[in-house]
Amino acid sequence: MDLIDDSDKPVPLSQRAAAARPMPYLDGLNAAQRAAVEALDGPVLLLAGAGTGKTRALTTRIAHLLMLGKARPGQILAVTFTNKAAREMKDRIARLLGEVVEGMPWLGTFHSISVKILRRHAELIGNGTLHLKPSFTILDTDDQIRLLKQLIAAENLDEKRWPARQLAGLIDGWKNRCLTPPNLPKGDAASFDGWGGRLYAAYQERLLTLNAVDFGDLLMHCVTMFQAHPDVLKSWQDRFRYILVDEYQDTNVAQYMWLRLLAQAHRNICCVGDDDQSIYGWRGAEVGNILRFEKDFPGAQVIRLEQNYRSTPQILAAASGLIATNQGRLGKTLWTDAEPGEKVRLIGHWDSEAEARWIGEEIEAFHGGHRAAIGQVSLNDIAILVRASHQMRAFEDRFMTIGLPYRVIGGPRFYERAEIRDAMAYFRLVVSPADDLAFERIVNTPKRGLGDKALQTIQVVARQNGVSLLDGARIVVEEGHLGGKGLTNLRDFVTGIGRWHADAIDSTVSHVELAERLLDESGYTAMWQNDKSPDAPGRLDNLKELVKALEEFENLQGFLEHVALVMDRDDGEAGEQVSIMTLHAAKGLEFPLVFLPGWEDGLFPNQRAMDESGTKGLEEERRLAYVGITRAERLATISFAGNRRLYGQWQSSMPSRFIDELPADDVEVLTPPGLYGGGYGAAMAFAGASPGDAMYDRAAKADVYNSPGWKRMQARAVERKGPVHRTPVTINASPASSFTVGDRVIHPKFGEGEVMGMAEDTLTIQFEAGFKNIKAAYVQSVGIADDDVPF
DNA sequence: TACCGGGTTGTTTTT
DNA sequence: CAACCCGGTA
Repeated sequence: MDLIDDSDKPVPLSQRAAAARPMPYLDGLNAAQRAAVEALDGPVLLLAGAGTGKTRALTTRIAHLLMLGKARPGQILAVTFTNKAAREMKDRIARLLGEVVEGMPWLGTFHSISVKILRRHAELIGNGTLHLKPSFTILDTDDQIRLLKQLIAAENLDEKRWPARQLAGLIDGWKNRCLTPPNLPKGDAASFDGWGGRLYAAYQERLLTLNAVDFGDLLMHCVTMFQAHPDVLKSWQDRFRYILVDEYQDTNVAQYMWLRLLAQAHRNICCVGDDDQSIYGWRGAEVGNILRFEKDFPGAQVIRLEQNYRSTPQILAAASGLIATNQGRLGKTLWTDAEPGEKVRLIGHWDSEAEARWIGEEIEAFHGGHRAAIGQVSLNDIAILVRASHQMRAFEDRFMTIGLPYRVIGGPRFYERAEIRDAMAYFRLVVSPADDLAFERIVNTPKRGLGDKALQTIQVVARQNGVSLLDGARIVVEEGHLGGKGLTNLRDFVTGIGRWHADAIDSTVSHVELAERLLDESGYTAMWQNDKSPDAPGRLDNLKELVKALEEFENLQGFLEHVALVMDRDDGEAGEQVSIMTLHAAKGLEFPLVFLPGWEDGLFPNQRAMDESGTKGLEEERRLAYVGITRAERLATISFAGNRRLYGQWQSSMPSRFIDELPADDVEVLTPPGLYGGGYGAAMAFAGASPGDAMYDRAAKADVYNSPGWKRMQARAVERKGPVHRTPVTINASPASSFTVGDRVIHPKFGEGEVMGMAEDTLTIQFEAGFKNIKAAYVQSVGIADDDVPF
């Protein structure tokens, strides 16, 4: 742990000598990258466009610092936003230096580094009477909400009118801006119907009594502590001789203050960012931070990385054309000398299911090597990037049925699952018996016959005696405040926790063994074993995985710490899989083939983003689109669906306005499979309207499609010569020719209908629900056995 | 106290 | 169309 305390020891000879050695890691850098690596002293702003070798520059810079002996690993502060990024940087530095350097103790996320700092000064955080102890726990969102609910209830407020979630959001926002309750502006304090400031203060106090902090506190406490204790600040300033910041465009006010405090003495700070990839404004990130860097650090060197090594010229051009619409950019001109590749592909679909089907087929074709221009592609090289996580479902469903292996990245997280959180609560309580939140979570899990009434009794007794809930429970047991089965069970529970706690302190008992015994003897494992719901086995597996994860840690405390901060699971490499993730999760990643579905106005750009933040919101959405396109190395495919299910209701929408903004020369418009040959009907179907739809009527009557984008779409579709798209490899395709107009057919979802028209392999059918365009393969003549309908 | 059923509610993105 | 929360009942 204390690698850092060697900071004032002299730099070892081996490293000094290194300065004289050749520095092979500098080879192959372009001029700008090299400048970024060698400008070690003083403030540097590195504007690094997508795919320009930003991480390489950053890691090489660190390697250079070490090799020149300018700093020891413990004297370099390197901050990232995600654990993934931190891990990658560590790996790459190790590779550059041939593993000669022990880990970098201060390379990590803002949050993980803040925890390390706070643990050393916990006692400085407080309100005069209460203060933190170094063993403070870190609450996750769930705990936070539960706590706020209690506080809201304590004020006798109706939870319906004052939702805890909303308050949590407000508090988060304040902490992002480093506003403590006393510093809260009047307007903010009056939010939440006037209760905001008061509840915030109550919440902060409650956290202190619980010896707990939430995520926002990690940053805010650091900053306030630095401000209140210049001597402490000084010691950290002295320690960190060089500061590097990744993804600087995503820093919020609190992080900005944090950095400025630490950097202001020596000003050896290097911030790397790309204003065009700022996509976290909604959680408080301030693009302004990057825009005003030069003002904050006068004399800063600004270095631009503009040569892109990732994507084809077409992909780059499409992305650049799109982002050019944004105002107020710092401005970069990305270029590449890569060979021309494929144009960005654009395709519209009838609905989200058709979109998922088509993408599934495309992926199979690429994977099978059936695309000459691209060649055979591993599934690992393919990603589907969506705007909102609910879009993932259509793909999961589809891929499940066709047996296409996929992995969801950043989906429901491992550590957020109920069984894991329960188990963790057991660990927490055993490690720190005063953890009341953990106690509340698990006293009655598994069921011990301890309901609201019992819990209330315990709370009252605990409060009267000024002790933790666990101790309160102990008193309740001793004094027999409770009757019957509940009492016996509570006694067992309390003595059990006591016993396990003793084991946790006893260093001769392995923590892994303790964890296993804990889950067994408490009856928690049994609870799931007796559960006959379909997901119970999976939960047991998760518990096993959890225990296995314990092995990599010294003790339970260490593990709990890790989990609180590293909420991501390192997904096991399980063969070839297509990746599905949100655009946000995709930042920093790259894939040869990228699918970008759901480009519809309202979904992307997201309606709420526009409603809440207007032009700013729209521009952030556009940056998100930019991030999406620039993830692709060889081929990007954008798609939209005319109809999508929202809240269980089908809803039609227009193609995204971003589609209009793509430079036409770099885009190839594909005709969706199975539509009419062309003309009016095709155009309608292309936009997702069909006879009977309100949209269709509107279009027929007026000029709904008079938007520039729509016109261009039509123009492009007509320009195209012949079908660009191959016939999809539909299973069991029954030719449309086997039907005639007037046939009665049956569809698995829409039921029975009548064929009203046909084109190629698509039928227009009148169902009860209205007219639909359906591929012939998906319907059956009425009366025919439906055993080969591909559903 | 536990369980069941109905009504309500919500979906942007996350350390 | 979920999932979740609440209230009523066994």
